[in-house]
Amino acid sequence: MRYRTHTCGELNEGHVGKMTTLNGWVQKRRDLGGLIFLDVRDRSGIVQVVCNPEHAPEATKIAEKVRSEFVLAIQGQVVSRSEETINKKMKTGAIEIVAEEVEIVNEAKTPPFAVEDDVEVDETTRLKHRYIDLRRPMMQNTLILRHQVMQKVRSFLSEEGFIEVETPMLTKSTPEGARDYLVPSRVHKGEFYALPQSPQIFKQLLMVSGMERYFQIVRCFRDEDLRADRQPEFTQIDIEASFLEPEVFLSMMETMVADLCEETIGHKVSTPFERLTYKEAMNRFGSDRPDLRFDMELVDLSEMVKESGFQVFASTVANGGRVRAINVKGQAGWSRKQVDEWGKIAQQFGAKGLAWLAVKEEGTKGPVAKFLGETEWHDIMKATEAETGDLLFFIADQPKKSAEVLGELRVRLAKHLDLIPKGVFRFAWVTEFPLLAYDEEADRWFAEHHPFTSPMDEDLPLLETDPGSVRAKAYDMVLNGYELGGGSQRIHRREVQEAMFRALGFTMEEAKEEFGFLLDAFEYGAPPHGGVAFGLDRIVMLLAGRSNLRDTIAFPKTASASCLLTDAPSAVEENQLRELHISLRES
RNA sequence: GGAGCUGUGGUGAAGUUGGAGUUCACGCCGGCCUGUCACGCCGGAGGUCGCGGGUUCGAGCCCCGUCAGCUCCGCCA
Repeated sequence: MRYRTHTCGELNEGHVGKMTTLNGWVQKRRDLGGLIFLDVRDRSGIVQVVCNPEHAPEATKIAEKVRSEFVLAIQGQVVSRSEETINKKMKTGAIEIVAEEVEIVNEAKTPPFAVEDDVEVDETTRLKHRYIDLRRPMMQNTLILRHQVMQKVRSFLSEEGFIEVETPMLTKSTPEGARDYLVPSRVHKGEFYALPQSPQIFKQLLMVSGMERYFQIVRCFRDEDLRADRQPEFTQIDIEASFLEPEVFLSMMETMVADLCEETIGHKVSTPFERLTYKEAMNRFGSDRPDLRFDMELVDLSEMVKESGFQVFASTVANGGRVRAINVKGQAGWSRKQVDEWGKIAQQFGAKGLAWLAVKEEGTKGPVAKFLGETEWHDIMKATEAETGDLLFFIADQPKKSAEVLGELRVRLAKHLDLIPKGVFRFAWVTEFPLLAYDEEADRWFAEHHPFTSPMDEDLPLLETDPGSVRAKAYDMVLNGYELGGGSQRIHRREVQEAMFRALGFTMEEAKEEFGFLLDAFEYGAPPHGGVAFGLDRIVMLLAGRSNLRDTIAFPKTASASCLLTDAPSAVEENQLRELHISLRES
């Protein structure tokens, strides 16, 4: 066969008169009886080839046998089309290739679905035949975008003096965090490696090693249940730096991400990014990854309703809870059934109930209405900026719960009511995360991020007295309601680390047992350092305007973590198990 | 672990009150067709209605179970 001199998509009027050889797949054959048109596709695009029985009888004869997705080699001349046959919908529509020779390089079975962007096919079929699915231009473009993002990140970070260092895939299982994927050791009977959830400890070790600036585009694994934006194996852009002012570091990361947006999808992003403290994000949006593309902010009514005749409100506030509301503009006309639907959704998120008020011309409707006094009602109207025609939703619960439930409702309502503007990218940093979270079940404090995250200096004394209120030098980059990445400044001073472990209920000796080698390493001169990890898949998903992580990954897993293409996971031979000293249990 | 939705020729759908595997579009196969690009026209083939059980004289349709996919809760940072 002949190999290409040009790609299909690059051809234009500038090539008219030239001989060309193309390789590609048959997108479509149109046989007019005499003339045969072939749309030939490669990664770059589609071009029309015309086979004329008078001009090239041999080639036309072969073209008759051609079917969709056959692989062809075509030799011919680029000619401009006559005015009336120009196809303005095609990038290459002003020209066509007059075939001299057509070679069927490989035949193809009829594909299970058409290789076109807008075909609706069940995802099972797409995943089973992923190699065909990936022929679709949209899928190819997403993978190309992904490649570009990786390229830009690599060049940006290299430019800033970061070194890409690989860290082990076979590593040690750690008790904290997500469930590990385990790999049995053949050599060490009864022992297991874990696949990394992230290279966290290694990148800090590299700081102790004096690498100063490290990054890695690295696969990470977490054996937890999947979501549309969560895969069991995913890719992180992992970054860590020593001797770098946190502010300088954050600004560097902003620039990287803003440049990415502009250089890949041409979307200009202004820096510096908006900043919100965790507290502000929770109070205003009920989320630590707020979607800032629309309003409908949460309003705290606790003070106004603490003496309310509506017992649920009054007693919630009396017990340290909060009463919050959102104003669903212009939806007072909803039926009881519609409102109840949202009550069910609120309950799904753990709310005890959803109180509501519809502000109508004839008066206020809703189960809460009759309990509210005149002043109370006036205050609420003012605080929520409610007008006639608005619908108010209330959640009364513990402070965090009431915010989170309403935050979820806020996002879902906005989607439902189509309030989210398209093509908008609202980046922000969320800062001052809580350092610790209390686990009721275990009856102890856990590190919210990880145990090496530095507390804020001014909160250090609180570590002994009020651990729950200690803020961390931790930050998340958020975009449109998604967490793009998160990081922190790490503890590098021994006395702070000891205070941290005391708060977690460990002695230094116990901590060493748990986190051994990192703490050992820290005793040999750890520099001040901090870093961040971005979710590459999510970045690509958002840049590509997709709502599903699978579309950004060449060979993704289904919701039950299996691969429909390879049929993984699967049973293995008994002798494989024997070598690994494994016997399967009944339950 | 739980909830919801979906499952019908290769693909996407429709399928009435439970009455013959019925229908539509695309695709596929054959024939005709020299300017199509959603080519057109004529003809044809193609089915374990996801799977198993039950109710019934009779099930794509009703009931129970189960599997798979998707979305969500729990889980996960």
